[in-house]
Amino acid sequence: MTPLRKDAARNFDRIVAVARELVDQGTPLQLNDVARRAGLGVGTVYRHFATTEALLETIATPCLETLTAHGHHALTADNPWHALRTFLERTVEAQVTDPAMVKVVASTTDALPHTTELKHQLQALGKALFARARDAGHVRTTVHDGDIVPLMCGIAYAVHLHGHPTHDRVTTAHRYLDTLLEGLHAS
Amino acid sequence: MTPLRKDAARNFDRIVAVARELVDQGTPLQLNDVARRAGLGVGTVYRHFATTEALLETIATPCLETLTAHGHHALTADNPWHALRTFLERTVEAQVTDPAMVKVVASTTDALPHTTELKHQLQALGKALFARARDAGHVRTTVHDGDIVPLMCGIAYAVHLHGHPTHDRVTTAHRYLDTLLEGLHAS
DNA sequence: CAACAAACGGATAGCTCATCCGGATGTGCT
DNA sequence: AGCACATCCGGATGAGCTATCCGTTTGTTG
Repeated sequence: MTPLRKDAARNFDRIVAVARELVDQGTPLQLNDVARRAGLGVGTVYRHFATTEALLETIATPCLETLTAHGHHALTADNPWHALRTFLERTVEAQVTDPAMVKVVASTTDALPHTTELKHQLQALGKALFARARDAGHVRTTVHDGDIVPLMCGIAYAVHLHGHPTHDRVTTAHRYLDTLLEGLHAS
Repeated sequence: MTPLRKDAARNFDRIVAVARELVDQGTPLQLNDVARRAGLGVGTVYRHFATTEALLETIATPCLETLTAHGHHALTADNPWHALRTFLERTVEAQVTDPAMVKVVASTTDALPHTTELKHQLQALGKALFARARDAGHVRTTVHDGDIVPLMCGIAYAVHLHGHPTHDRVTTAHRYLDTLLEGLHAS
């Protein structure tokens, strides 16, 4: 794949910057709108991102990468239960803090192959960390390993229903997660 | 308010029937679409239901009423913990079974006053049943009473992410709820 | 400084939502 | 029954958004 032309790269960055701003302030992402705000033609935006979702995924990628990196690291940690716990904490924090993460992690339609790969990794990490904690006898066996990621999304969703400012959301998310973990933990 | 004219009542029922069917089979609710399928003009539909949400709320009302009725009944039950538990079970079951319930209970925008009232009742019932269980010493005190309904919505949401058929969804929902309740329950 | 590929821009077609009002229809009164 | 009025119907229509297409402009390479 030949490198991008200079102007194309500049426009790409502009689009991402504008989109990041819009997402952060909760404005719904509309490609025509992004184009106008970035001072670009609609065609330009659509060439870089075939769909709103593709743009959203690009926005969320850095955060997703950080999260999966942490997950891989957690796999080698000493205490399996603690490793699972912090991984889940990071996961909900990310979703509650960044509106893009919620939509990307929850969405089933895949726009960008790279992001899809990351999502699968995240799912796999959830399963693996869970399995490790379970095999160490730290976890109730009624729960399935595939339940982990959906449950995190559920918590994030529940927090968003409250509609409070970011900081409160993190607190609430921790409270929800703590309750769930208490139920998860082998007594 | 004067009673509806005979034709108006008939059309109202047709619209509701068509909408119910669409919602049940997962088709997105679109008023123009409903009009076409009901063999009515668009204007007719819009006169009865100013917005998609209003129609959705009408669809969900019976289920909501059943749920709040059960909640009121549970308030007088012997065992506060058991009362809370079954109320929450009914709540998630309703949301997982009926697509309309999810959207209505979760939505913050209020279209119909009656439904809004019911939603507030549901919220209040969650709080009251929780408080009763807590005062009886059955519940960990880290959880807030306002967390109850959002958490139920979160579970319903998590279940829907799995995308499985109705019966499996109920099973999954129970598993999630059990885990959460385990964490809620005073040890 | 060509000459070519790559990228741009915005007019525009397609689609859904929601409104508006001339015409049709049910209802009550005589 | 027949009339008059309020109520209700229907669909043409405009506004708003998405996404495409292609003539024009710009960067790059030798």
